[in-house]
Amino acid sequence: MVLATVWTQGERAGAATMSLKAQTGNGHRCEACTARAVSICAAMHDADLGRLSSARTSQKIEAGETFLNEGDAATHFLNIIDGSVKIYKLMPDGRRQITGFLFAGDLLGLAVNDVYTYSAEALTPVTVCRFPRRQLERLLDDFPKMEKRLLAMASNELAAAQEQMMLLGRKTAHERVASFLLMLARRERRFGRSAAAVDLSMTRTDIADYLGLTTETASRVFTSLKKRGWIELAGSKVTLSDRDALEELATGID
Amino acid sequence: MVLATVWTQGERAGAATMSLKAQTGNGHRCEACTARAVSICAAMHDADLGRLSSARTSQKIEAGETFLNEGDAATHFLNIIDGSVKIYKLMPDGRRQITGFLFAGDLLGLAVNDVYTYSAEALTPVTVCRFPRRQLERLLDDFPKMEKRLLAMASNELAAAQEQMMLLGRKTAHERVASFLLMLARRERRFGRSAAAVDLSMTRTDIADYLGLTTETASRVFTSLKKRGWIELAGSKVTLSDRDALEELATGID
DNA sequence: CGACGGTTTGAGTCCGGTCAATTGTCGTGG
DNA sequence: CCACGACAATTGACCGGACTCAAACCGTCG
Repeated sequence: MVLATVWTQGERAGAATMSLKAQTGNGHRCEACTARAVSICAAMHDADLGRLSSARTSQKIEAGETFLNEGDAATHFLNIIDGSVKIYKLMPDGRRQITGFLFAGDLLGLAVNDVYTYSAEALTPVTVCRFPRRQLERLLDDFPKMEKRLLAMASNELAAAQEQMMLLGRKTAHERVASFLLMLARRERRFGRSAAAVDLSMTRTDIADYLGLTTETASRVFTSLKKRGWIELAGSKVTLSDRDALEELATGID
Repeated sequence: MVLATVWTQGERAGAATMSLKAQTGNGHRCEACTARAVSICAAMHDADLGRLSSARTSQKIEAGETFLNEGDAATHFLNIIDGSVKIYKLMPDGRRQITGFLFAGDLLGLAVNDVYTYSAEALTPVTVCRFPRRQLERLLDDFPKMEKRLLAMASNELAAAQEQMMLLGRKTAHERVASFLLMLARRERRFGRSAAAVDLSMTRTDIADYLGLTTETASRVFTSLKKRGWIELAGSKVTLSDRDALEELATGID
């Protein structure tokens, strides 16, 4: 049974977050939840009237730590409060595919048959809220709007996943890197930060594993783009000097 | 805002379909809806009490016809009653990535910002139910269980999409084809049909566009697998003679 | 400083793509 | 019934972009 469906009501992450906030009121907050990392975590407070709060635990995770393993029993789901995370799948011989980078406000814990379908590792020090999955189910029963919200998010994810399939299946190494940089820039902009310089908190190996390339190829492409004057590299920051050129490259307009 | 979350309560497509049926009762049916192609379409009947039925139209689509275009205004969503469909994305220069094959019972109409994110073309003659998206929204308000169902489907889709990313990003041509054949076999089994011989209703080009390969490579791999005695090709039917070997190949246990 | 992890760069190889020709499979109409 | 055309599938020869293996180059931190 395939769901290639569902729709999203033209939402932007920021706007949706706002509406959820409005819906759930502005009551007390989890002290771990910042204004930016909201959604479920914030909704939880007003929803459960303290009933669930005992079960919800905030947790610190250090950089490099794997805090979720593909195949493990999926007991909890997590809301990232702060920091960045990579989620990935492994093959027996060690080949790795990173299926996404997650940041503050993102949720994780996707499971099928009560088993996590991917592993998660902290890129930076991370703070998360952990919820027992069973309790989320109850919460969703009480708050259908929240379920709508999750459905909308899932739809967006699905669309993004299909975009990534296009990238992995059909784009060249140069096109992949350009697409990746623009994706990061768009994310920056969505959070109100200047899209001029984006932060590459992940390593070249991580980027490669996300784009279906090798570290060496990823590196070569970066220097190639630098030589063309389309990007500038300074430490972990990248400046998109010629966004138009990158856009053309990413979309395949040679 | 990323949703790598949500969960699915260990559902199988068949079982879930059943439960939805039970929930919505066994009242009157859309004459276009067969027992197999249910979910939304069936639910619609008991849900709207005739209120929406005027807007729902069943439609025949002939093989090869493109009935949904990426970028078009997303006014409707569709439930496939019968036949098979491919959904795909195109690049300006014509490169194509098929992001999924859909069959009876599947839904489509995923949109972001009120625009379809992919195109859809019929592989065989297809019958669909068309619903205005606005009315589905209303329906979901009345039937939160249905929303749960959609969320579960979306989660499954998300997991499948990540599996596909692994395939596209990291697997060899042989591994991709083996994975594809096993996926088809699993689908057959899920619908109660014998998993011995699976039907390849799609062309080599379609398969290649789904697996991120060229037609030639796909063809070569098929003959290679045939020579090893792992599969047998007869018309549009493939027999998986050595499922274990295929399984090892697909998972990367060389 | 030297050690260590990440990054860059180089040289050579190979898997899968490209181009091209052939074979196979229908459906159609004389 | 067969000839024909159209299109899908196969096969072959060759090529090239990305991978592999390897070395050098950083920046950071003890």
